[in-house]
Amino acid sequence: MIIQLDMQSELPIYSQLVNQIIEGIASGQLQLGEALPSVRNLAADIGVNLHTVNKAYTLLKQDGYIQVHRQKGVVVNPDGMPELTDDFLRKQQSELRPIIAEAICRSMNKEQLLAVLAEIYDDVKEAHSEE
Amino acid sequence: MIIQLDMQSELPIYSQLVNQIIEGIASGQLQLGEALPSVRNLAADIGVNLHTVNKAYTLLKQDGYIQVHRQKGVVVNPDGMPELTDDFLRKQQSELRPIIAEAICRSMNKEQLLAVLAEIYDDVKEAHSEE
Amino acid sequence: MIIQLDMQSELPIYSQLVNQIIEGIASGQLQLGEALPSVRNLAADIGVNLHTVNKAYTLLKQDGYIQVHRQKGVVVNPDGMPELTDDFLRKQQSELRPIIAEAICRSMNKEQLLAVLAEIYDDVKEAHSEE
Amino acid sequence: MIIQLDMQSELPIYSQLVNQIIEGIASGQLQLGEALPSVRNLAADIGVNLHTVNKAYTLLKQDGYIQVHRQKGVVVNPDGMPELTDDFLRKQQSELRPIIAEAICRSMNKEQLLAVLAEIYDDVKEAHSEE
DNA sequence: GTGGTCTAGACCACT
DNA sequence: GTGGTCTAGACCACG
Repeated sequence: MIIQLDMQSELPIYSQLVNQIIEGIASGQLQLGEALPSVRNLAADIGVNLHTVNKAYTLLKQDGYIQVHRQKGVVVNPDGMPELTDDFLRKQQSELRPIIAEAICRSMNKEQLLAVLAEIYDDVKEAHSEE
Repeated sequence: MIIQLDMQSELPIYSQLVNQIIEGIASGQLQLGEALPSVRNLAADIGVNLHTVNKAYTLLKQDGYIQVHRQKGVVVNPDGMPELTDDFLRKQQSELRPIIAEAICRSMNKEQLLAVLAEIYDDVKEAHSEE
Repeated sequence: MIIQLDMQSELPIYSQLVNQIIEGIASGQLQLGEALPSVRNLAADIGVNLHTVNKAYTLLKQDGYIQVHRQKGVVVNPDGMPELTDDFLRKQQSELRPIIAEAICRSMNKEQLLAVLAEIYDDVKEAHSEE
Repeated sequence: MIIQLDMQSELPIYSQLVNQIIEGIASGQLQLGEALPSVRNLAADIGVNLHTVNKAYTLLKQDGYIQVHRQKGVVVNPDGMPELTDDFLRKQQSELRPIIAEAICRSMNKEQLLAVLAEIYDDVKEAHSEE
């Protein structure tokens, strides 16, 4: 999987990493149980600090997206993805709300907004067929 | 308009302020041309430093949401809201993409996601009738 | 002469007033010795504070552009305009320098820049024929 | 590069800083991609508060003159300078217009004015050969 | 060590 | 009384 980082982004690199790996799983490019590069290798590949990759993996592990075994390495959680908890839905809403408010101010109607979301949804889901 | 801040949030206070004011405009609680509290008044009201409020106002001004009249105060831009630019749509997509990927991982299908978005959209838009 | 003020501009209103009156003189719309509105009248006409007009007139008087007589009112200096002093040239250069540096960064060559300046020069000078 | 500040100037310190850095780029003293001093170092060097330097850097970043790499520091934008947009030209004209009108009042003719501008242009451009 | 954020308190220009 | 600017000093996230 190709990792694309924007060093100028306001988003921390470790967050970008987390997002890209989650998107990789969502798209099917990364299968359940599939091995991820070691902290050391990934850091070398994308040219960032060890700590940065480590932080990304730690966060992904905390949320249940991946498992980190001592010597065996890092794998996408073979037992499946984290649940659709209330906590997650609350966090999702608090993230979506400002985006939607901004869109309303700029005169997007509900249909336009739903269309944008549907398009991204399909784009993320269908990415694995391009790989 | 009531401003709710979460001092524990990872989101900077000035960002929370920006979001709340944009939501206030989106909901109709703040009308075009309506005066906003002065930097010092708002800072005192919500218990933060005036520079923090100032930064929020500056960002809102840059994006065209508000106008800062010299020595008279701050008003919601009476000439209307900023345009639906390509830049904005790009930013919007880059913000939505990780949220959607995460939702896919947690087994939300497209319909559920669209429903969540539609609900928030209505909630934001109808807030003014509660005021 | 029509005064155009931009209440959202970063430039203070009194500065805008000064600029507009100087441009009026430069264009010939205001002749040497010609009467200007009283502080009170001008303030009422353009809807600004008395102090603001007063400050503009005071600055123009200090630089020798206008004369203010106690009861007779304000006139464009009938004895001619202020001299082309070294002080003025120094000030002019310090104002032009950052504008030119910015233009160079954005790849304007000398000819383009001279053309822009010549065009504005003609525009200011010929404004009186349209009036 | 040597930064010269006039603490008595009406121009804010952060604006002077912005101007000097832009002139440094225009003159070639600062190359594309070249590192600028850290906020704290520059602040200490020129004896101002770090927030003042920060504001200058933020403005330069917004206009695309520099890039701020997360936790690595500040560099002159290696991807080139901002475009020659219509907005920029409009701003440029509104800045030049009062300067030109004042010059006309003081009896500068077009040739004199063009000569002054040409001289400053060359002066800015050739500064790098003195360095 | 870097920039980002926040606080506290001051002075000034403008209206 | 308003926003704009500046200082001084602090803590944090990031890498």
